[in-house]
Amino acid sequence: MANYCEVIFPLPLFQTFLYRLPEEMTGKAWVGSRVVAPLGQRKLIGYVLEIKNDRPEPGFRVKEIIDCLDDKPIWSESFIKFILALSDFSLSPPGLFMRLSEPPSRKQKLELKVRLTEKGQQALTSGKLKGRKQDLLSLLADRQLSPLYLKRKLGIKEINPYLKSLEENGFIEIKERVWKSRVEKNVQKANPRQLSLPVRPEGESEAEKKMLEKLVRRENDSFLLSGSQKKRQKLLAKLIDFACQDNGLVLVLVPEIQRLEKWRKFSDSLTSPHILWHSQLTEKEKSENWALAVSGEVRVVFGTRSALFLPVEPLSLIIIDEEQDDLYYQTEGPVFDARAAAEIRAKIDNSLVIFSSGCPGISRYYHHREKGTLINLGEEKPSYNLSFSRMGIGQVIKKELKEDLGRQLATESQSFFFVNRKGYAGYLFCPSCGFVARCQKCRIALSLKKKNGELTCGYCGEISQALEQCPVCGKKLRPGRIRGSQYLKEQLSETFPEQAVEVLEEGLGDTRIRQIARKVRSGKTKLLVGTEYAIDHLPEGLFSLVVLINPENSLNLPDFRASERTFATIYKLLELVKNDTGSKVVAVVTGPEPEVIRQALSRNYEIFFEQEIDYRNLLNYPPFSCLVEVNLKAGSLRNSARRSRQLLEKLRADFPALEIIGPRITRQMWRREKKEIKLFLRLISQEQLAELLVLLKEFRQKRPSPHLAVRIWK
DNA sequence: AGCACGCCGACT
DNA sequence: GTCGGCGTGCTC
Repeated sequence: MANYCEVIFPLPLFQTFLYRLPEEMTGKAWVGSRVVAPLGQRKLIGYVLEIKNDRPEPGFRVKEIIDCLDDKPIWSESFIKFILALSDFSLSPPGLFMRLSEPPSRKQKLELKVRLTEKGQQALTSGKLKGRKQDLLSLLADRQLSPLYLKRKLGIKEINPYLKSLEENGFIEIKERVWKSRVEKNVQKANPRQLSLPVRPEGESEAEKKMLEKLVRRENDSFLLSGSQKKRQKLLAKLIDFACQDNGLVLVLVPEIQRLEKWRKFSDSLTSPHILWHSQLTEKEKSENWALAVSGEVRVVFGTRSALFLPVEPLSLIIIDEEQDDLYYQTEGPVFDARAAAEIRAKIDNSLVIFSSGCPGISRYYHHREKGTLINLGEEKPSYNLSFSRMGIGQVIKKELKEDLGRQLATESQSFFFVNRKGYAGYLFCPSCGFVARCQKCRIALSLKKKNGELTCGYCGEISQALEQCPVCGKKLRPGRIRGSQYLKEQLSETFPEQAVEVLEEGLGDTRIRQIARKVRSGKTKLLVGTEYAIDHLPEGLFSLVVLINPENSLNLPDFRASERTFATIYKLLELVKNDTGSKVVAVVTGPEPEVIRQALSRNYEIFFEQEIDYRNLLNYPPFSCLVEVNLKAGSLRNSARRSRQLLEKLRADFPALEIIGPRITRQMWRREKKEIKLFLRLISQEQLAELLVLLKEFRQKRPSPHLAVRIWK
């Protein structure tokens, strides 16, 4: 009786492949273990999803498995179920998720080395070969090299046809070997001892009682926790403690590595074994933590979205901190939303998901309120002093705040200036015809460096000399001002020449960012300018003055979530303010101060929510309709465009009444190699969504390599 | 994804 | 002529 198995590969494919297990390997391959198998001309590492004994009668030749790599399964059946369900929901290939989930210490690769044969040696010395083939052989004269190195060295787009023909002629030899790092130590499965009976925490509100009930009974559900950070963390600590004592495994997710700091104090005080899991751990830390996690000893994992792929025993509790953060949506590699993934995993493991945020997403807040699973712990009244200013920024600094700042600089106090425009100082425009100097390639306004009169493109980095006259009407060009971080820095430096002003924003490089963060922490830097990016990299409660420069700007972004996002940014920003009555928050606005800004500054989520939900209702946005965001990405704009046309055709044929918004080219496409096209589909009913997802899935599976990702807003 | 196969323009 | 770039279809 032969044995067969279904294998999936870490490729952008949705199908599995059937293989025969050679006799000596029957009983050595497991569901959830890895094998080496031939696929086309290649040999690849694949993951066994199913083992079956029935004799298949397929219309193709069944090949044999070459090797088994694991002596026990890595993934449990329920974990595989999770991966498949996630793939189904996100339309990303399951094999790519499996790859994210491979053990770090045993990351195995098939490595190729190219070597010259004797015949090749002769051919090289005889000099019969010409051109690139000769070049290739001479590179190999005294050493073995990898195909990738050869490809780069020779500057050829496709190296394999070369190698194939040379190998056929017998000039070279291609050797492969599996990289097997040290044999995995057999980690003892720890059987955690229950020290005492878990003390069941008491709930206060109805929803809180319901949540605790579910946790005790280990039932699946999801809850939303809102209110002040302090109150939320206190309740969460209680829950984690309970789950640990009850032998459960807890996963605490944060949107970004920096945010783990917020849990530091708690994790340090935790008596149960716990680990960190994120992409910036060293290889050593990764393998150590992995071993600990799968051993069953660990009770709590603190990590970023990648921690969801640790193949650990059933989770009893998943906490999603700062649930509104967009970083939970992964756009690179297999696309997925960690929040949705957590819910999928929780359903399979029968665990509880708790979303936590001071400013939750509007839709989530709405749905949980309707469902009765909202736990609002209440906001604490901020103690800082809030004011608005309608002067220009220069004026604000030089007049309104000068005295304040001067006084602060004399003490230990620090100030933070928040801008939502990145680094560039100004642009060049024609006052009479409105011409703006733009980058030829990117069509984005070039930024003008004041010092040397150079124009640079903020996206592609191209530098050119500033023009004197307008190329359209010949009038003299004038510099215009975008009140960006650099402009602000100049203004501050002019007013306080003896003070060092630092700018913290995206794209400075890790070392520079750490350096600035250190200077700020130590109190050396008293005046700091920063964008949204800076917020995550600064400690809480540090600044006694925070100035927001035109925070209303981001309300005008072409996004139905513009208000929600602006609110969340300001909310997060305010965590940097020192909590004492002497602290000041000043918002510089150009027009009348918008309500959203006022509510965000006074941390009034509920009032903001009520207004926002009315607006969503009026304009038929989520949660009152369902928006499906579709992203298409191919190697070139032409290809993306063709793909989008195909999709539109299919959509119009199958869903004639569907409202299609777009397609449009995304902003990022100007700087990325891959060209991206985005469109939105508005749906009214849930049934329609299911049907649409089936269509999109089919569309994607038929041609899986051009990227297609969906994001559902409902 | 990567590989074969087939088509097509452009060079030794 | 054939080399190499590119689109299409397939991989158990």
